Amino acid sequence: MGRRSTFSDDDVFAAVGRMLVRDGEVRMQSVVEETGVSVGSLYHRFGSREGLLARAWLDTLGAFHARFLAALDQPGEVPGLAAALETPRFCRAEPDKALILVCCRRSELMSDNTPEALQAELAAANDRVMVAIDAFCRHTGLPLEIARLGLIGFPLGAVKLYLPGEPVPEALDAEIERAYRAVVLPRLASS
Amino acid sequence: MGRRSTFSDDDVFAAVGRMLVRDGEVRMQSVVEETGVSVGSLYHRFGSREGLLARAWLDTLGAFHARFLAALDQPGEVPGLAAALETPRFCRAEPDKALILVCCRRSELMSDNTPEALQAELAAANDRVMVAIDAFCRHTGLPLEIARLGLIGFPLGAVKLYLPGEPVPEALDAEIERAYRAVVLPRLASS
DNA sequence: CCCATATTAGAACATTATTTCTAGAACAAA
DNA sequence: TTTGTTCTAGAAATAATGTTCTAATATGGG
Repeated sequence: MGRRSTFSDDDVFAAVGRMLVRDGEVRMQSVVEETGVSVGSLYHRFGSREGLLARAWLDTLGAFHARFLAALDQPGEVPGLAAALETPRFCRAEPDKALILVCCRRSELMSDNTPEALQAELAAANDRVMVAIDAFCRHTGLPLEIARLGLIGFPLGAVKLYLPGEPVPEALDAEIERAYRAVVLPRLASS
Repeated sequence: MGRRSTFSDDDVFAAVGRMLVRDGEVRMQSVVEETGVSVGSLYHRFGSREGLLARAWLDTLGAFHARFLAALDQPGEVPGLAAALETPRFCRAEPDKALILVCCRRSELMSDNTPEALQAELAAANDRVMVAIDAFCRHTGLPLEIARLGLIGFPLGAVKLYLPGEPVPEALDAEIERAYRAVVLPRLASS
C-alpha cells in the first residue's frame, strides 16, 4: 500500500481557515509553518495551491450542505425552521469549518484557475441546494427571497457576530427562530 | 499649488472593493490596470500597499458609521429601527463602499503591518460605535447581544444575500424591520 | 516667464511566493 | 529480503509581486 500519511486533509483545511481569517490570505509557506507539513507533501496531496484552497472550500460546503439539506426535508411545526437553525449548530459542531463557511468568500478560495474538476464539483453542490430550496418554496408557497432570508441570510448574519473568536451561544438559536417566524409565518399559506 | 490630481481616492477604493470581491485579493498591478493610475502615483498618494488598503477600509467604515450613529440618535416609534435600516440604505446609496463593508473582512485590509496612525484611526472609530451602542442599551434597557443582533447582525446578513452583483431591493427593508421588531420589542421595557 | 511645488509615469530593482525536483523513508506483499 | 508503491522532505529554480527611483509634466504665484 505504501507509506501512510502523517497528516489529514482536515488539519490543513483548518489551518487554511485560521490563516484566511487572521491574515486575509493563504501562503504555502504559512501552511507549512502552521501545520508542520512540508511543501513537498502539500503539493503531493493537493497538486497546487489553487487545488488546496478549492478543496478546503468544497470540504466545508459539503459538510454544511449535508446537514442543511437533511434538515430542510425534516418535517416540523414550522417548515424550514430546523434548516435555519442548522447554521448556528454547524458553527458549534464544526468550528474549524465554520470559520471558512461564515467568514470567507468563495472568491478567496476558488477562481477561474481552479482545477476544472473542482469547479464542476462546486457547481453540482450549488445546484443541489438550489433545487432543494426551490422545492421547499413550491411546497410551502414561500417566495424564494423570503426563504433565502430566513434560511440563510438571518442565521448567517447572526453567527457572524461571534465568529471568529467567540463560540456561538445556544441562546442565539431562539433569536434566529424569532426572526425566522417573523418573516416566514406571515407568508405561509394557512393550511 | 502644483499639479492637480487626475484621480480621486474614491476611484481607487472602489477598485479595491471590486477586486477583493472578484479575485479575493488586491495586487498593486491590478489596481493599476483597473484604475489606469500608475504605480508611482499610487505610492505617492498612499505610501504603500498596506496604507492603501487600510485607507480603503477606514474610508468605508467612516462613511457607514456616520450614517449609523446619526440614525441611532434619531428618536422614533421603535428605538434603533432607523439605525438597523441604515445598512440596506447605505448599500443603495454607496454601492462601491457597500462592497467593502458587507463582503470584506477587516483582516483583508488591515494587519499588524498597517501604518500605526491608521491602526489608531480604526481603534478610535470602533470605540465611538461601541460607546454609542452601549449608551443605546442603557437607554433602552436592551441587552447588548440583542442590540447587536438587531442593529447589525440581521441587516448585514440580509443585504449579503444580494451583494455583490444585485442591488439591494427596497422590499428588503420591511423584512429587516420584521426581524428587528421580533427580537427587540419583547425585550423593551414597556414605558 | 520662471520658479517652487505637487503630481504623474513606468522601467529597474528587490523581495517574496509558488512550484519543481531529487533523494530518501515507511509500508505491504511476494 | 526484495520490490513496488506512496508519501515525506526541503533545497533549488522559477515566477510573481511590491517598492524605489529618476525624469518628466502640470499648475499657480512672484
